[in-house]
Amino acid sequence: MRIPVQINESSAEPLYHQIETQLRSLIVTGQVAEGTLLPSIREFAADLKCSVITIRRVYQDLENEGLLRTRQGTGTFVTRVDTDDREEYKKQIVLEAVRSLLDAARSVGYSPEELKALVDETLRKEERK
Amino acid sequence: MRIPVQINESSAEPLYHQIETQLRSLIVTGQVAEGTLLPSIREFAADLKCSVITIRRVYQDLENEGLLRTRQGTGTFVTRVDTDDREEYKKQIVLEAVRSLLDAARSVGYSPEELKALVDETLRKEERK
Amino acid sequence: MRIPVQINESSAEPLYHQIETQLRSLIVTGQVAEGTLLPSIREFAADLKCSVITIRRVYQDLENEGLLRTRQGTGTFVTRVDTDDREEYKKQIVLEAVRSLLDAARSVGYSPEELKALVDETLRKEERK
Amino acid sequence: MRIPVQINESSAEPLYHQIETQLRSLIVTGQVAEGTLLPSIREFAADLKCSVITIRRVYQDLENEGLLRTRQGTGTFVTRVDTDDREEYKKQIVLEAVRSLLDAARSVGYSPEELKALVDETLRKEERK
DNA sequence: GTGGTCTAGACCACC
DNA sequence: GTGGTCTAGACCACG
Repeated sequence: MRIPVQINESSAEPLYHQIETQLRSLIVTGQVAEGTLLPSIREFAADLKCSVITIRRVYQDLENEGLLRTRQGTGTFVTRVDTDDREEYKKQIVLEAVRSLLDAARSVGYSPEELKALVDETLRKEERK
Repeated sequence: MRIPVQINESSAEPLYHQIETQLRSLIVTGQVAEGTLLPSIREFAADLKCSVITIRRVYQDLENEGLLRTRQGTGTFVTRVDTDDREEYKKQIVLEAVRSLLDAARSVGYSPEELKALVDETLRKEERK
Repeated sequence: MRIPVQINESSAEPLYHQIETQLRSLIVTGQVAEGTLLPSIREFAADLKCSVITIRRVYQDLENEGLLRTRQGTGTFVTRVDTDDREEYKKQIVLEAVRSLLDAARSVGYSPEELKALVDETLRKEERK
Repeated sequence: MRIPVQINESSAEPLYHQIETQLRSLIVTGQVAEGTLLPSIREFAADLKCSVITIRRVYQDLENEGLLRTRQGTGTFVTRVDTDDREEYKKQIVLEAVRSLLDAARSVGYSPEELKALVDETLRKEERK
């Protein structure tokens, strides 16, 4: 199975982190179903033109998070997680970003109203794209 | 003058970045007035118990952004900026956080409605504190 | 004959090792009698839904230990061992676990008394189950 | 500071795991005090004649466990943990070994009495060494 | 075939 | 100086 991950060469974000973020979101949104056998580290590395070590790190980190399960000699699978856990997982990811937004807003003295207006404005602009 | 900057040792955020963010917000919100002579690099470093190299970098970065101005033999001052520029500056800081929030929301498949609900919920929780 | 072996998918322990340990203990406790003809490699593999290579390795390892004996064209049998040898065998298995427990205890600085207390406590908890 | 870690070249146990186990026990027993600045990964690697990557992995794993704290550009420190947490930590390490001992004993049909006798016997032998 | 460990060596970010 | 990321390539263990 081909996993749709895009690498941004020019970004300062570490490779492994870009891949992790995208793979994580593919999993929690169900675009890569539970039980799926992921490509082998060698295959995926060749596909993304990066080192096997980088992919190994991605798989290992996501395994530590409980999203993947690896068995030597067999391969790496997407873990089965119940739906509530998955929703909770998604919420945590967004909540972290919300909190850091509120921090930023507070640091420059934005009121909740100004903040909401700015969020709405940005959302409208995104829609038109 | 004592600059109220708090360092969070246990954060993964680099030291120089923590200090920059806080000093920047003190300046654009006017809590540190334009024209203010900031502490010397050594003094500030001693105050925050960090390396002079770190403070040097902070001053340099903010000077590159146009918020500070260093005069040989005199010290580092807060630049005069007109009010519109300052407002624009504040907006940019928040906008960046908004964008990264939208990225996070998109990556887990949150709709704009779900996202706004989560922001509102978090704002209400913050108010009650 | 059906050999009662349970595979734990979620364990980090290699498949072949899980099977070996269980089969070994079935033999030394006499639950699988001496002289018994074990299932063929293919049959056992199908039964456990694992690879024939894995079962091959299990039979080979236990044959090297002297517990099994393979005859070309006939199959794999449980070897006859005299009672003393069997008792010695069981003791060795437990002794190995005892030693690794003592290693663990020593590594964190547990005294023999603390260790025995912890063993007793765990045994009592097990009994109540 | 010189950290007393012994590597067993001929063991099948992975290098990184040997080092981890020993460093962990040095920390939880207080032989390496909290707050200690550990050797840099390069220094430690040279000392143990292994790759910096191996040491990096050790430090990272123990950081994930919460025993170490790493700051880029500064070094790696032993985290401050309260005494109760540390005792709990030690207990968990030993408990795991106790459980695997009980598993082994049960698998060969040892009674609790036989097991305790064997543990006592082994402890006495160890003492005489 | 798969993943797991380890190497030597490079370049970058941080203090 | 420190740690953080990434590379290419090797060898071993598992299925």
